[in-house]
Amino acid sequence: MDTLFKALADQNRRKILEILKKRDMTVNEIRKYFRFSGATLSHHLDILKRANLVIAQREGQFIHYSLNTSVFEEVLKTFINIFGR
Amino acid sequence: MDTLFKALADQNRRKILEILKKRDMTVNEIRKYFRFSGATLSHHLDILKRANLVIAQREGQFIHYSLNTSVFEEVLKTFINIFGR
DNA sequence: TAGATATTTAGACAATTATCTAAATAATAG
DNA sequence: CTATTATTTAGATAATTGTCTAAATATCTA
Repeated sequence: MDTLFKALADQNRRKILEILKKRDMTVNEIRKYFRFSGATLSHHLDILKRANLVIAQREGQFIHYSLNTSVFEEVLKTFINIFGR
Repeated sequence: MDTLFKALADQNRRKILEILKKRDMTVNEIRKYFRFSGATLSHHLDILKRANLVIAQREGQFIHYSLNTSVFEEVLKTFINIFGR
């Protein structure tokens, strides 16, 4: 749970998620939306991966990142469960 | 948005929210659930206040903290809007 | 195999954060 | 008015985090 909320607590990481909502992308594609280095992006992606928010799949030279939508359902439930309603 | 997610990104603060879900409490009542100092608790409460997640109301000597439930609805919508579905 | 492209890992650094103790402020009770 | 209780503020410190550059690893192509 901590891993999850900490992953969401960074604006750049939330932006990555929004970007991936449109379509799967490689690291370099994602990178065009940001100013920081590839290493930094890699670090953010790692945090999102650990939080189970994205999935990485290598295809040859490239690694495709996608939203782990199944987890979003769970996240949503957890969220409602903790706080709500 | 950042203020909100950062507020939620700490386990102790989420615990505070869960505690307040049961009923409103004063700082010292909340404090019994934790090991850290009153100053630290005050700091966490401040962060939750800034994130609009709790409301503080002084009654004489005491300050009563309560969940700002109206905001939870908004938070939930925002959450669904960003990530979901 | 060598060179190019894609991505991650390692190590460093500055900014932020969670915590503490001590002191300050607010309100009540004697 | 003074002492007591409730809470916050100030200032310090250690841990965590976001970022960087440089180097390492993985894959493809010539």
